[in-house]
Amino acid sequence: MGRGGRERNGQTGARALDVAALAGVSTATVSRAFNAPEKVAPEIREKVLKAAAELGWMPHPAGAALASRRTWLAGVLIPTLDNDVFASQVGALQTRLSADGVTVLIGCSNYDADQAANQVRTMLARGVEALAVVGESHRPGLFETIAARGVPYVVTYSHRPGSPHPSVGFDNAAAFRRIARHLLDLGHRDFALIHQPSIDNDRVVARIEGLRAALAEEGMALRPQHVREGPASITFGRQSLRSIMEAAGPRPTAVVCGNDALAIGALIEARALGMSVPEELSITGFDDVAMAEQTDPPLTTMRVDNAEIGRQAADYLLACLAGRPPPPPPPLESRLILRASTGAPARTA
Amino acid sequence: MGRGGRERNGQTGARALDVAALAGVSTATVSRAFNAPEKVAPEIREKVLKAAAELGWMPHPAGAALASRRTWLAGVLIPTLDNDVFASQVGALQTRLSADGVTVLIGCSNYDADQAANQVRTMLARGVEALAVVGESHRPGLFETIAARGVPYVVTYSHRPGSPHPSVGFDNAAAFRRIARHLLDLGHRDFALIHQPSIDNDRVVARIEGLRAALAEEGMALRPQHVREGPASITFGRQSLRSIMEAAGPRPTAVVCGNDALAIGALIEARALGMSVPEELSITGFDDVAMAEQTDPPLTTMRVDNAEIGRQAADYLLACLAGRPPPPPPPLESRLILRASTGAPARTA
DNA sequence: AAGTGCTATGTAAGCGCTTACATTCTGATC
DNA sequence: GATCAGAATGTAAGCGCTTACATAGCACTT
Repeated sequence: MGRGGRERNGQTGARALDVAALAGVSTATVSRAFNAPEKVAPEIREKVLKAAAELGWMPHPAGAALASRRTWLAGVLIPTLDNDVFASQVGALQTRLSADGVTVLIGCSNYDADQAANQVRTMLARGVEALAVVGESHRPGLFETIAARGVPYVVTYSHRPGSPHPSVGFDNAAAFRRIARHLLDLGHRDFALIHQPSIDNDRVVARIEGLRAALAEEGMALRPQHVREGPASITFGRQSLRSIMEAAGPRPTAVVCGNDALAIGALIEARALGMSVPEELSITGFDDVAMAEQTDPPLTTMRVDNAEIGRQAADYLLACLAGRPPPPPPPLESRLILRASTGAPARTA
Repeated sequence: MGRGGRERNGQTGARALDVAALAGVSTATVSRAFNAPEKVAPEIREKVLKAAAELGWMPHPAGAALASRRTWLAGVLIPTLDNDVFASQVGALQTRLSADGVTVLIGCSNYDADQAANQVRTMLARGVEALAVVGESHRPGLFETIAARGVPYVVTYSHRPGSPHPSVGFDNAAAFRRIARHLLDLGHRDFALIHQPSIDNDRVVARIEGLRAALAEEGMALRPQHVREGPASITFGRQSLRSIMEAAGPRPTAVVCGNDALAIGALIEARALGMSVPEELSITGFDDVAMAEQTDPPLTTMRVDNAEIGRQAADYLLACLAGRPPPPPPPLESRLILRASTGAPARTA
């Protein structure tokens, strides 16, 4: 793009010195009137503010940042905004940070590790003072780069026991183990799994492992033809359920889905195939989106408070910025919401 | 929050001068090696890069911004990220701007005009060089403030004929007129409207006006008991449909909804009330979310390419930043997607 | 009347970088 | 061999602000 050089930069041309002159004070007082009003006598403050308004002046960000060594900028790196889950995290994070005067800079990786690294580099080059990053499977050295600049960061969405990073999120493996437990307790012995792409996505990997581990404890395993990986869409959920049901061999009685969109797709397709849920087939989702309680039957799913992740991440970073030693955040609770899409399998009933 | 003062700012402590010394060149060459590599002899560039890597140095954003008068920051103001529509706009905007090295700063107004004004003020104070703002009904002077700083901006989501602002969006009034036309052509004469809060929301106001105007042309009007305003949720859609159907007087045969969530709610409630769609009741949405084609019956709705809004807004701002006189963007097309939730009313059939 | 402790303001030294301009050097041209 | 254009590098002047420190002014004490 045009590297512009010394082009018009937007300031009205007025500087602190001009405001100072107009108000009959020094630049120090002008600065104080804006940044520490309580240190300036009310009437002088008035004069300064009026002068500034008259000239349309506002402290120049770069000058202020250079002199104060504060940018009041924080960054958030997420895979994409096209997913409610991340959008609401960012929304909550932004709201919280903004209350403390910190503005949020956003970077999307599109689930690509190189893009993630680039976005982080760019955000650092823009002067972020803190960073929230989704997941911990990133290019080696990414977190070191961040830390080397003295920028506090927090990992979101995963809370893997033993992770070296401060993280705000829930234990994905445990959450899926919980889902498996629920289905096992109902008597299911044949499972299928429909999940989103797992590459560079530690959350998804952890979920799959949680499920497999729970099954393994019962001496069970997923048949390869009963595992589908693809885009986290309703459409892929439908396709997947169909191909699972058309596969040779015994049919599963329970389909575990990586998120609600996939589960809703599976639900729709089950109906299209004439299968009754949960009598013939149990289906579970993950996230508990608004639609989940409106489906027919309503969807059994795992509720995760994404906004809370954003809020806690913001609080953690804010504490770091304030120089307060922040306590390591505990894992968030995810809660199994039992609705009507799961039940005992017909054969064992 | 802690106003920190001269605290550790994250830089490793190394400055351009240190890198220059280590590489045996001047600071000018260091700067050029990073910002205009083609102007530096390859071997010297190598030396500089190696020295920088060794010291963990990277140009300090504030110093660079101050000297170059470029921040490479752009801002986007939206009501909330909790709405797919805005989230995908921001996503697309970010992707496009990031390709040109511009980082996106985000501000949410939560549909509140004061917060909107504050967020814009803050983003200006952080040095944004361009701004995308949803809608044009804002505190008086907001756009003047932006323009006074010489910051190019663009309004998104509305494309009101006669608006003084450059805008990227579609004509909301025309879009709803189009929906009304469709239903009128099918023979409907009794309409209901379920819509989201209209305060400070010119898009919603325009849509309502478009519908009313289309009806007025046929000498028709909405009965007050057939108009419901509230949160844009499935739940409110359900509640609203029920109260409309329970209201005294003749029932409407067509329910126009402000977005798909409301329409999906209405659809669900219609089914719960035992009404068949579209035989007894036609329902329309707006946005064409993924779920819209999966409902039963699939939803007739208006498709708007929100990502395209983000892309075009980004392109417009980029052109401004490059100093190229940007052409006034034409209105985007919205397209009526005819599905099975609308049909001829029973009475007139 | 001199001393004391505040508070409000001013002075001036940078913050770390970019870039216009000056300088040096190279190789080609006359 | 002198001249010159052009490329690569260096010099140094800011960019606009904040803030440590110095100073002045004031209301009290003693």
